[in-house]
Amino acid sequence: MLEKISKSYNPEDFEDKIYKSWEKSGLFNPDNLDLAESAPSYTIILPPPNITDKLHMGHSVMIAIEDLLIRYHRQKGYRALWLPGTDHAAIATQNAVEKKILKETGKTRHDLGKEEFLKEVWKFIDETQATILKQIKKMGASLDWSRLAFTLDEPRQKAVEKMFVDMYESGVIYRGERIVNWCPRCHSTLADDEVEYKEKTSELYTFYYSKDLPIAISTTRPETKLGDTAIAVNPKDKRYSKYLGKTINLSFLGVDLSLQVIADNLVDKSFGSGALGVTPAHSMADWQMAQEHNLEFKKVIDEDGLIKNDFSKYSKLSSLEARKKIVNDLKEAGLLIKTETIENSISTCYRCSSVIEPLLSKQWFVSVDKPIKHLEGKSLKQKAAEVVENEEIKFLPARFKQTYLNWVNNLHDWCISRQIWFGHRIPAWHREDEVYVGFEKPKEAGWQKDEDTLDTWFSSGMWTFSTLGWPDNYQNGEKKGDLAKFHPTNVLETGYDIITLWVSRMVMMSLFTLNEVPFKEVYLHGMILDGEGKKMSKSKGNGIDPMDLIEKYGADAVRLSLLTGVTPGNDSRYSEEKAEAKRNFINKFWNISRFIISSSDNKINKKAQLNTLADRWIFSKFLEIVENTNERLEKKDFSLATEELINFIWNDLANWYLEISKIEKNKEEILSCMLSGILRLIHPLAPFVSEAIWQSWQNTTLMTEKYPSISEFVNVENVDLKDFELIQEIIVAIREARSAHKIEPSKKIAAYIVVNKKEDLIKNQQALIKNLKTNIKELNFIEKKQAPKEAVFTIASDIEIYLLQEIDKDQELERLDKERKDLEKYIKIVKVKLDNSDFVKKAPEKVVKIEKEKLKSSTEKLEKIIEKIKNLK
RNA sequence: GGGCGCAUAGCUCAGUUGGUUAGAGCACUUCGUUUACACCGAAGGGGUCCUAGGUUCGAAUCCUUGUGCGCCCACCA
Repeated sequence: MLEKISKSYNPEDFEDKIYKSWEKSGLFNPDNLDLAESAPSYTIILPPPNITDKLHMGHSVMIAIEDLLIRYHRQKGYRALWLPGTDHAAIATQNAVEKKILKETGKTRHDLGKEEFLKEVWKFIDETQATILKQIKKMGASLDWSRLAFTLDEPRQKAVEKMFVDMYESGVIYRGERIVNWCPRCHSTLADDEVEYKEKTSELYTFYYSKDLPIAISTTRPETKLGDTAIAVNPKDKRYSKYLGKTINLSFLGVDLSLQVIADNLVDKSFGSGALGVTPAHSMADWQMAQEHNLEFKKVIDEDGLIKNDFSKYSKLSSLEARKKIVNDLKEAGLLIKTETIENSISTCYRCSSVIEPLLSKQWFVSVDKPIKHLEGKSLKQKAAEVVENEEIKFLPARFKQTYLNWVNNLHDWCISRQIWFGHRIPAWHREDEVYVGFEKPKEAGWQKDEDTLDTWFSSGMWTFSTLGWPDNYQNGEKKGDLAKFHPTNVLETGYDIITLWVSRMVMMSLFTLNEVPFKEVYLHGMILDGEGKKMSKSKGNGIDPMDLIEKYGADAVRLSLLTGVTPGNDSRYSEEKAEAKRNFINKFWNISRFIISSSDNKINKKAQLNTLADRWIFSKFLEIVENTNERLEKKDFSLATEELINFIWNDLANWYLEISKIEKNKEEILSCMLSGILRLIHPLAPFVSEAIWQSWQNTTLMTEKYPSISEFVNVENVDLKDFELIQEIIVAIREARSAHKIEPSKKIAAYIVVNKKEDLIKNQQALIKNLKTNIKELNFIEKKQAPKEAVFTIASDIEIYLLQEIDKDQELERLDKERKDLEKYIKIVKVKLDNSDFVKKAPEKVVKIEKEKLKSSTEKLEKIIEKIKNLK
């Protein structure tokens, strides 16, 4: 039995054991749930953590929320599927392994060679993947492990290839030469949103290309000027209008340049000299300008970050060396006009922080603008915007709808090829200039497989359906198996920082291939910041490790601490005290249960006899909280649902009703009835402790016990949901009692509810005082002399008043005086309100009536208090 | 440059469509208790709801403005 185990709840005694028993039951798998064929599905696909990750607070929030949703719906009788998986995170993983190998052996990946290196990666994955999965389990996540997926396992490879080929065949995927973000260290392209901008100071050089041309230009990157093919000026800039349209041939430090002078609105007259050297091959903006003006491209820097061969003395230099040398040469040639320091932002690689080199390169792209036949001729971009505009996909909080739409509407073609080794291989073959895209290598000789791999988001973009058996489960436009049962999924729950990177990709991929949305709702949680409001990060060392928290306070406490005091989409600061506070609650709850179970048999009572006022009061509160929790959870208002449930358990049930139950006897039925409800109610929020209590009480698993709803308790007698107010009842009862006993309000005595034994009363008076005192202030004082000898008397069949202690006269006067002042102030406010004819005319009748009643009862109260003060004096 | 968010008790934050005298946790003060629980209980102090206007019978809540933080996107030659 529970009470013999421990006076306080030790999570470590239960959590692992319980998790194993859940896994063993097989009930995380919806196929094993005892459900009617028609039971609706409820699906969440776990946003796959990177295999290299350790669990961090962001994951913990995600798991707490998703597990809550899944457990809630499972208990509600849904076919609840929460599908786990991990992400191969191509670049991140490759970098991690490179770092590791370099540290251990001093070798680079090139030393090892591709094959050896990839072996090392897979070895590494075997180790790290186990870690993150184990940690997810520690949180209590009820994920269906039988469906575990990995973005680079065999089924997903098959799916990715199919997707690529389909997209290629419908012309959405194409190969083209475009300017891309190139990371010289990762030796790969990056998507636009994988680039991070960092504020830095740079040298801005202003100089002439040559003495032959009196137009000066400004740049922070003189080395790229070797590849300039134009000079752009603002069309309104009169200084240069005479040059417009001309082509100027000159020698720039010994390198021949042919420069067209063009006009473009993008050029800022006031920046530098007002003229811009256009380098189409090494600048995003210049590339776009070059497209419009049909300019030539001239590559200067190669994939290693070195100056290419055709640039005389600068060839083979790194871009930085070339820059120094050019600046120096400009000085010597007297061409350099000035050097100034400016603040600008440098684009860097989001994975390794190297400076990005924009360069021209042949890559694979997903076109977002190409009309797609099977989507009514709409493009991916249009469709992705459409389904959010018409709310086929809803955002919570709603403001992120706009963020999403802004982003999608400004979307450019998505570069999906990466020049890293680890990742999905592109199903394409090359033979000289020919390209073939397909599953198998063409039979003729000479075809070489494309060396590139795919952007990691390409495979994670397919996550909602690649995990559900696509493409095998999709034939001739018909879904079957898991795909039919569980797609579209219900909710995508993730951080708002990932809307662009991931959410939009999933939407496009799912629309392209299934012509349906991947999820009906996007719930975005906020970021967890440290105590100072800063992002937690490894390098800053300010992170809190959820595993440490779990070890110290238990998984339930950690979960509750992450669910409360937060609102969706808003960041929140986290400090350990939050977990501590919730640990205290969990322990409280443990003891409440222990107390109730110890005094009840193992029966759960569905029907409770409500004998006394206290019974009716607590039960109505209980029903209120049942309804409230259901409502809150439906609205995904997790924070308030949790807080209010905790508040009910701690304040109403434990501090008030349990104290009464020690005096009034025969509460076993109602207590066990409520405990059964509360355990089921709180299980999605705090699964371990609730299951631990349940299993020491009942022989079933709580996980699949029905989630309580009010209708379950309608057969309980004596409960009228509209008649909850304890105060009213007590007041009536006590008024009757007062006249029956002829008790007058008097000087020095406080009176409180108690029942039967005096000893009990003394012990529990404190708890009782709070409630009566706050609720029926006017009845706090009774003439001591008029009380019966035992100092206990009945004022109603189920309430008795007991005279407790003498009150300090001065203190009491002070208190009463304050109360009087408060009341007077309040009455004044209400009077002003009621005197205001506008209020009476315009406010709803109900509100006016309430106000009038308030005024009346307050005035009565005030009179009584004044009388009391008189008597005391 | 464009967009978004936040500002409420000492701290961290709630506060649902405007409607009782604005709440919780932590911290603080005083007191109590040791067979459900000290990871406890009771009582208490603490707030011009950032500023200035407006709408309304009524504003923490809606609108406008200012200030201070924070974030995202674009540009950065």
